[in-house]
Amino acid sequence: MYFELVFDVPLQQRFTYAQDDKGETAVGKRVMAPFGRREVLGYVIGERETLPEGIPESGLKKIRRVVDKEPIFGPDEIELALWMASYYLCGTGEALATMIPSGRRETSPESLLDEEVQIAEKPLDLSQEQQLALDAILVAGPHHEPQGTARPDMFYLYGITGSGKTEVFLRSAEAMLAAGKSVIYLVPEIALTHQVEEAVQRRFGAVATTVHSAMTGSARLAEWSRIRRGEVRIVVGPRSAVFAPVQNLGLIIIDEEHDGSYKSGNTPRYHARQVAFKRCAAQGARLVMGSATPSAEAWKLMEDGTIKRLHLSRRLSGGAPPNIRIVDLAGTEGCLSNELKEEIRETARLGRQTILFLNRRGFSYFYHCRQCGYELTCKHCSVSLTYHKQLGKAVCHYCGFSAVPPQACPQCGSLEAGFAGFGTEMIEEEVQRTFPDLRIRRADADSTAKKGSLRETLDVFRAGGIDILLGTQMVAKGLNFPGVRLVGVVLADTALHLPDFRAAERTFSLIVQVAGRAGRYFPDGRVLVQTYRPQDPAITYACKADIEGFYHYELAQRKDLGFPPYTRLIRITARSKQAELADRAIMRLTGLLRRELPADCDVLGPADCPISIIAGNYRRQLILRGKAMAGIHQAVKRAMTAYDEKKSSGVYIEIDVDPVQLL
DNA sequence: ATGATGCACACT
DNA sequence: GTGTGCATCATG
Repeated sequence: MYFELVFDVPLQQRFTYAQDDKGETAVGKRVMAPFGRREVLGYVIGERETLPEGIPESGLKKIRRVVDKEPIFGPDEIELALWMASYYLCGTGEALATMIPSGRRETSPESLLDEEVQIAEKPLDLSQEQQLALDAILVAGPHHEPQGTARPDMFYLYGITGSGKTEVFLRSAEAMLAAGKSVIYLVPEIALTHQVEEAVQRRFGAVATTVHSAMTGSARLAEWSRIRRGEVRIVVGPRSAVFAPVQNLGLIIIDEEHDGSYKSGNTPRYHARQVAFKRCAAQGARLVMGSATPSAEAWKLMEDGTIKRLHLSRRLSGGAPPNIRIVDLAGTEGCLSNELKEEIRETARLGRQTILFLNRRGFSYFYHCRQCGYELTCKHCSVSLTYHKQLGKAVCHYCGFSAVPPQACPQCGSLEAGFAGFGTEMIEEEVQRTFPDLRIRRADADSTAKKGSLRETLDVFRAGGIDILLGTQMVAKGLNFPGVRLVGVVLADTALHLPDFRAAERTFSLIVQVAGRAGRYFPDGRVLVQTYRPQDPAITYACKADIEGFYHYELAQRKDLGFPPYTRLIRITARSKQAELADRAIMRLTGLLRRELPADCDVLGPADCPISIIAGNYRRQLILRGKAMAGIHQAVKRAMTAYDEKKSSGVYIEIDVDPVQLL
């Protein structure tokens, strides 16, 4: 009997080994085996009676040592890893190492914020809408499922903050547990985890667990084993929890489905939603997602009827949605409009507090006109052009198109046009200068480098020791400050200028989420949204709270421009210490890909990456686009094989299937 | 990924 | 004639 191993290397290959001396080797265990010139950890994913072609008995090596007493992964995990390797174009061992704890650990930015999700210890009474949603999810009972069907049953709880999604999630979970099934409850990396975790623990007790990244390798492995043995039947956690080896999976919940943290930033660059879909299909489980601002992908699937939409339209506690005002920044000196200044003053006069949302710190300088708001965009891709100082040109990071930025605004002729963007520091300075008598604090990733300082800032704020809190999106999630009267979004269109076709979706989502939370806690308060693009649909739909209108518009847009969900993308980046090497590699790849690409597919680029140099590495990218994944997938596989046969060293190629951030 | 190997040019 | 550096190769 021989065993097939895979290792945590970017190879799809499996390697055949002979049994260890003690005869403890078995499929599903980790072993130490000589691989190349060293001894490394391998995963046993199969056994066989005969040697593969071309491998003589003498060329065979023996497994040295078996690490696990009992198998720690089974056929389901192996199947999933094989799928991940082929879908995300990574090594099988890399996929397994990502799934199993203590392998390559995913380090996530530690969050210090608590989400203000309110969860009752005991089941709450459901509203009629909630009850209907729950019934739909549980219809036909959680038993007889069509195993291995191509499509799992999928549902989407679509509803504003405070409409009671969490309670429906918990009830669904409860029903599954009662039917002897297991549940995975995914939450975004930031914020939410802790509260949901506690609630689930309280509600379901010892049968529940959380897999957080703070756990050490061995603790996580122990937890993993408990889950595998069926001692734990509901698992709460961030994206990696989608791999939890629960017995008899009945349901996967994805809370805040639109959240970007469900997509992994390193190889394999999987999306938890996609993996969840795959697992549910393989095991006949249900998939329930929820958000007030679904991803465009999810929305389209709802429109198609692939995902069943369950609308929670009412806020349980009642209360009017907040009053949102759009403020046109055109002609404003600096970054605070008169309206916003006045509201801040008024708020301070009333002894209340203000929160100002800043854009993420801007590397992004976009060309726009201060007079009329005109903006320079790529005529092929309709994304903003980014200014390149060295070149003195505005460049598109999708297709490489570049233009010399005009001196005067092409639309109105004003000379008040050029590249600009607000930096955090700039805003802080201006706020400080305008309101010297008010107490101002910043709470963002930069000023929070010191551990616990965000926590402290927020405590002080809550206690009323700060008048104006300046924060990034990280603060958006935790708006439960009773003293707040005013929320200002300093520049709502920041994301709109990022060279990304998802810009509108992000902008929309941010405003709706901010407004939703604002309304929940201070119905008497106001929300001011400053923008250079008061007419931009992403902003107007958000401020009108016309969710459906936005998706209708945005999907039409995506269809026109040929972006997801109407097409599928694969992004390939080449990075190298030497610019020419990266250039040459990406050019060669482009050539190879063009040859392999079916007719209904195209290549965008190659172009410099939006951040073209990181840590001394020059980065070039190209984006493959196709009607279906199969075509571009196949092309990449073939092109990479050809590329690898004559690859240049010093160049690293990275493949991102279904990229979310095109940065 | 990573360590081994082979070939280029350099230097005691 | 040996030494340092990097491209190339194979991993059972």
